[in-house]
Formats: sequence, structure tokens, C-alpha cells
Amino acid sequence: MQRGAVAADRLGGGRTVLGGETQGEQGIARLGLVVVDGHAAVDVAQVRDHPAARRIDVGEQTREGVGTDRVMERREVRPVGLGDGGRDQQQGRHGQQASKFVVHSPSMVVYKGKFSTTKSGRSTMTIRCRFAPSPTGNVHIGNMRAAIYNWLFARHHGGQFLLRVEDTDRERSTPEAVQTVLNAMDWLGLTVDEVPMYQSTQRDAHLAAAEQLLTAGRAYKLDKGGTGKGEAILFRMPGSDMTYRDLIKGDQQRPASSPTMSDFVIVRSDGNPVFHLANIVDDINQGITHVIRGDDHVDNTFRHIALIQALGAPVPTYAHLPMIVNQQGKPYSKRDGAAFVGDFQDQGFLADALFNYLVLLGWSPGDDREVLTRDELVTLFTLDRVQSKPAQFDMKKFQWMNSEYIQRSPDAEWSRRFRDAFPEATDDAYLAQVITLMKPRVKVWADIATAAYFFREEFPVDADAYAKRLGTPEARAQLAALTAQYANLPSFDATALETALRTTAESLGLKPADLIHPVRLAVSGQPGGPSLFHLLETIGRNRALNRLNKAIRA
RNA sequence: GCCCCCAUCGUCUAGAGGCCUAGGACACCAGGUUCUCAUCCUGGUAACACCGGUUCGAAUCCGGUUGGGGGUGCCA
Repeated sequence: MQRGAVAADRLGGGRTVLGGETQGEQGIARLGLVVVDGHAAVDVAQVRDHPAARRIDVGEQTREGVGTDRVMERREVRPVGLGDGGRDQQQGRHGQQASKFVVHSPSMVVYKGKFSTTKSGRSTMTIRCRFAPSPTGNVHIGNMRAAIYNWLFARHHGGQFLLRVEDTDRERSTPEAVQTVLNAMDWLGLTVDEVPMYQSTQRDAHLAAAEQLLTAGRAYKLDKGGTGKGEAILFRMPGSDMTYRDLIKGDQQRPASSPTMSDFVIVRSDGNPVFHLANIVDDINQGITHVIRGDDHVDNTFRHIALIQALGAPVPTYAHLPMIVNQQGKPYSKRDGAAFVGDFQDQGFLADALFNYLVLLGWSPGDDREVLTRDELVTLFTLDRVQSKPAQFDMKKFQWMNSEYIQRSPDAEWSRRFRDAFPEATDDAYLAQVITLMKPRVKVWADIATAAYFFREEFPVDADAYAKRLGTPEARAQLAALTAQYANLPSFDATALETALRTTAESLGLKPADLIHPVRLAVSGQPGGPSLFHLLETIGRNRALNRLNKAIRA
């Protein structure tokens, strides 16, 4: 038995990942297994993405020991392609040494597995992901979710997250449109690890790749469709069946006869490179190891892999995300509501809330947690838990998520928001009291505006409610009786205010509520709001009496 | 048309053959707390698309049906 570093991570649901590097004569191997409630079970899906043991593939597998109370699984596991993206690491190429591991979990369950080792000691592959938006002036939430998943994946694995601006459409790719992308990423805290690449600067590289393919006989010139526009350059597909493993959608395959496997244009007759060519050349040059993008690219992936192979470059790993849809199951668009990152920003939603919600739209940590910090998301995020079906954007749930983040905002943020809304708020102690009263009533920051009566004599008045509670001479007379009591209170505090109101109500033959509502309207103009007596105490005797007297005279 | 993918409460999801009488969250409904609104607490309605097969046992595996979605450009 060999020894090596072992890391344990709790996955939730009673599962723990044990993973680690194991050093043997042949080099370093990685393994991983999952212990469920003390029972060992190799869990390829969970382990594949685990930093301690990625890219593990299943060989033969057996299941045994289905007992009445215990389930034990034993599978043979073969790590594939450690350190090189998996492309050129074929079994048998490096020394493969079968070894056995015996792991003693608390209940003495034994796992035995075979694994091969890589020859090189340099077995850590640095993961490099990218977000490659085409700047159109808006950033759709579906695209942003893809960016978020890329970012999380990179951060989870300690890799790099890059930005590539696919700005070859000169019409739409204005500086402003590019800035919109940058702003959206900045707002959401999607930090990048290298200076952004602008695709328009890579034209020479794209065309050079086309030349290389032409020279190698993998591309040819043709006036496709006999348009008379001249000759375009077409890529010659391999003519054999293709398969690839998608980290989200699983194994994908196309027979050579499939329509997606036919030759396609890579350079237009006007000399401009087509998306497919530009995209993969840039991916190669940026050293992208993992491509995480929308699932409208699944079919393109076969073309991209063929192109990359024809250029002799390593093929990245792919993961395709389903799209975000509306209530009709159609792609979520502007007409379905806020669809662009800027919309959410403009409407005062919190970036962290949108980030959290978007992550949860099609992914879950596997347990019941939903409100998660950035750090927790980085730790928990794995692609194998990403749903492979479209998800509907639920504004109600997002609003709930946003309110959760508002309630958790630090005191300083609350103060800042109030000061922005009310420059009159200069007294820190007073502001703190107001915030205490208003906090549970703020669902979106804009709700702060309803607290105007704490700071100004000019505040919105609900005319209907006012007329209902203070529209009659009797009501104003009753209010006057109470006001007289309030004017003489030794201490203008909540307890005294409440006692005085209740005794006054009793002496007038009224229920407390019959006085409470008119007072509230008189001092705040609103039918609802914080505890009335605390509200009165906070605004103080002078302001309270002034407003009450004004209401009485009206 | 052809190629491909998907299918659990209204919505987001948990679920990897027995822990499922299917769990959580949002939404909704009903109670409670309360001076109103909000918060908060308690409870409730609500789903394995359908039909077959495999198995002692299926939400889970297989096949088919239906339904949805994506792709099918000298767009990206």
C-alpha cells in the first residue's frame, strides 16, 4: 500500500469525499472515493470534479453486498489524463501499476480499486476557463450565469478565469457595448486573472490557422452554393464517428453521417473568419482547458473538436449549460421582465443576490442550503450537480433572495442607503433608531423612501386612508383629546404614549385602534408602518404634536 | 423534415433500486403573535408525464409513447 496526502471534504447528505494524491515509484496518482454514512462507495460523478481527484473515469464496475441494512459498492476506478487534459493520456502509455487501497472508515468498510499512474510528477493541471461574450450592448442573465459558472469552476479548482471579448461584429461591438460587459462583470464581482483578449486583434492568427488547415489538406476552397461571391474556405470534417464527454450532459456522439458532421465554412469568401474558427483558435491561444457555455453549442462542439484536433492542439473539456426560460418554456427574453444584468442593477437589486440566485437556477449544493456566501459557493460548486434541463426564472423567488441579502446587509450599508435617500439624516443615534424600526419592512432598497416622515415634514400621504380615519369632525375631536394628553406627558416614551392612548380611548368609549389609526395617519400619512408608539417616541414630542395639531385643524 | 437533448409539487430543486407515506425553498392558503403594515411562529394544499419491461422491490435501470427544448447559415 502506498501513502499520500488525503483530503476529506464533507459533501452533505452524510457523504464525505476522500481524495488525494498518492505517490508511488511510477509517479503520482489520484484517487477519490465517497464514504456514505461510513460506507465506502466510489462516486465517480462527485469525485470527478473534486480538486483532490479530478478526471476519474470508471472502468469495470461491480456491485455487491446488497444486504438488508447495508449497501456496499465496489468499483474499479481509473484516473485518466491527469495533468494534460486527458487527450494524449491513453491507458498503457505511461506505467500503469495496479495498486490496492484499503481505507478504513469508521465502520471498517473496505474499498479496493485499481488506478494507473502518470509518469510525470507534474500532475497538476491548471484549469483555465473563459467567458467569451459578444458585446451587443446588453448582458443577458443566461450569459451571465454561464460567466458565473465559469468563474466558480475556476475558483473552485484554483484555476484561472479569463475574459475574451468576441468583438468581430464591428457594427454592434461599440466601446459602450464592451463597457457594458465589463460593468456587469465588475458589478457581480467576476474577477479575471489576465487582461481581456479582444478577438478583433486575433484576425491574423485565425487566418494563419486556416492556411495551416489548407496546407494540411484539412480545408479546401469552394464557391459554396455557386453564389458567385467567390471562394470560401471550408473545413473538411474527419468522416468518422465522433464522441465527447460533456461534464453536464454526459457522453455525446454523432455518426459521420450526421448533418452536423458535414464540412463547413471557416473563412468567408470576403476573407473574414467565421465564429467557429475564431473561437477555437482563441481558445487554443488562451490555453483554455474547460469550455463552459450555453447548450446551443452542443452540435458546434463536434466541429470545434474536429478543428482543434486538425490543428494538433489539445482538446479542452466541455460543459454545456441549459438555458434560462420563461413561463412558456421559451428562452427568457426582455419581454419576460428584467433580462439583462443592467436591468437588475438599475432596479436596485443586490449583485450578491443575483449571483446567488443565478447559481441556484440549475444547480444546488445537494442539501437544503440556498442562501450561500461567495466563499461557500466556491467551495461547493461542481459541474456534475448542474441540471441538464432548462430552468425558469422565478422573479418571486429572486425577490425573496434579494430581501434575504438586504436583511443581512451590514449596518454601515443600511446607514449609507438611508443617508443617500435622506441627506437630512445627520444624527447617527436617530438614524439607528429609524433603521431598527424600518428594517423588517424593507424588501428592496427603494422601500426606504417610505420612511420620509422620519426626516421631513413633507412626506407622501395616503389620501384614501387619511379620509377614512380623519375625514370626520368626530375623528378630529377625538384626536384633539389625545393630543391634549400627549402635550402634557412627563416623558414622551413609547410606554407612556401607549398608556395615555389606551386610557384616553377608554374615556372616550373607543377601542385603542380607533385612535391608533388616526394618529398614525396624522404623523406618517401611511396606513401601515412601524409600531406607532415607537414611531412617536422616535420622531419626538415637537414633531408629533405639530403634525397632530395640523391634522386636527384640517 | 432531419439530428440531438430533456422530463419530480405552480416554480427552483433533493433523490444515484429498498432510507420515499417522495424532503427542502419560493409562491399560495389557513391559523397564531400584534396598534397597522411587515417580520416572526405553526399548520396545510401541491409532483415522480404515460405505457410496458427488468427486479422480491423502480421516482431511480431498459424500451416505447407523449410533451417540451436546442440545433439544422459564407450568424454568433
